[in-house]
Amino acid sequence: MPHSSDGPERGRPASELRSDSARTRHRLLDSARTLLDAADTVDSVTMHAVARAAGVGQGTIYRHFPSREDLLLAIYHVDVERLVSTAPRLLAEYPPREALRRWLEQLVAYGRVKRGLGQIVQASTSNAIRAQWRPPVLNAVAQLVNAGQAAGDIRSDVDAEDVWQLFTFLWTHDTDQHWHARARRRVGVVLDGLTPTSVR
Amino acid sequence: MPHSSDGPERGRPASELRSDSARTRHRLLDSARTLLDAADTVDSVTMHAVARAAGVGQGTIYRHFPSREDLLLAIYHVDVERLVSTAPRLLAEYPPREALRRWLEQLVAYGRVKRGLGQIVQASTSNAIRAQWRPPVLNAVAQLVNAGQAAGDIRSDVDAEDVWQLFTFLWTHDTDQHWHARARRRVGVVLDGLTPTSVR
DNA sequence: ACCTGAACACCGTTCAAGT
DNA sequence: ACCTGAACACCGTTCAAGT
Repeated sequence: MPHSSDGPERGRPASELRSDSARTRHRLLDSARTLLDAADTVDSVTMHAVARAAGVGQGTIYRHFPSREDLLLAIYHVDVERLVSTAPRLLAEYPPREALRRWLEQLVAYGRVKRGLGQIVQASTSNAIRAQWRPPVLNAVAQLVNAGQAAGDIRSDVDAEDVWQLFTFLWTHDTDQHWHARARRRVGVVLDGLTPTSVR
Repeated sequence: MPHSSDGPERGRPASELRSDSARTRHRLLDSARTLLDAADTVDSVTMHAVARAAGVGQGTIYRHFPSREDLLLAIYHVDVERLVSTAPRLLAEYPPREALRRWLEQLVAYGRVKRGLGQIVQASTSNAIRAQWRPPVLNAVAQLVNAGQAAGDIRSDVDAEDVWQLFTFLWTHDTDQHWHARARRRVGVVLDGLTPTSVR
């Protein structure tokens, strides 16, 4: 039955092969990612479905990921990392305000495409999960905000958490045709609000 | 068992009494409201729990409310109405910008206390449910926005949907101690962003 | 060690049977 | 007509049994 052959065993020394367990883990992540990309709703991708798609038993998933949220975070971990690592790069290339704008532009794209990422960001129930992505992300935001404030580009009475919260709307499901233009405009409005009244 | 007596039958003509069904409906709404006020999470208030608290069978709930979301909306309908009806009143008393600020101040309070309302606003899956609260609410926002734009108080390149979306963050769960001060500050930031650059 | 899959707990919803 | 409560479908998670 659902025990698809994994292809030839390859004629390599055993030492070179990662354990079977690692392969299973990859299979799970791949299957889940594929399902998520195709799914309308994040919720529609069930653990049972992931197990089936990966060709493993239900229990196996939990050997690799303690909970559903852990699986989701594992999938989007790379996206979070990319997002976080972009902040300093942008700051090196652009003035703080423009760096922030470009960083947010990425969020717009991510929020649209990677619906699951939004789900984690918005609704991660477990504190353990929040603790994994929030600090690095808020740290990235803080870098952008601090640089902007040092440059007099961003009002001084807000902090990273304020800024992060203000862009919550980027994670909401938008069925609008012109979502991208609208999102840009909305980002612009909030950015204007973040500008010190002295400037402009 | 759970068949609490409803008190004396009152010596009134039968014509004056609403049908038993109406009483059941009220009991359901009351029980659900009470449970929701006490609950940490909206999800923790299950249909089974509501039925139990109201002293009725599970099926009875669905005779009165076709789905869980319908029940929730029925509960918060009065809040939505109040919110909506406040907009014109505020506009009659205050300049548009101040009216909007005060209207949002109400949202801050509601978003905090009535967690269920936020759940509906943010995550109403069914389009039928969205269709019930969105038009009136967006209409109220439109009144405020239009008045503000007419007065030159609000930038002209945004519409009611933009404004509504920008304040999405008001519905997020905030465990912060100083949430109210923070929410006010954040509202202020967005309001500043909504101000035309010509003014201020 | 790692995996399987039946089973559990739980929740929204339905429906045959009662009054 | 309206209500009851067992039952269904479904999903996250567990665990005894297999290799």
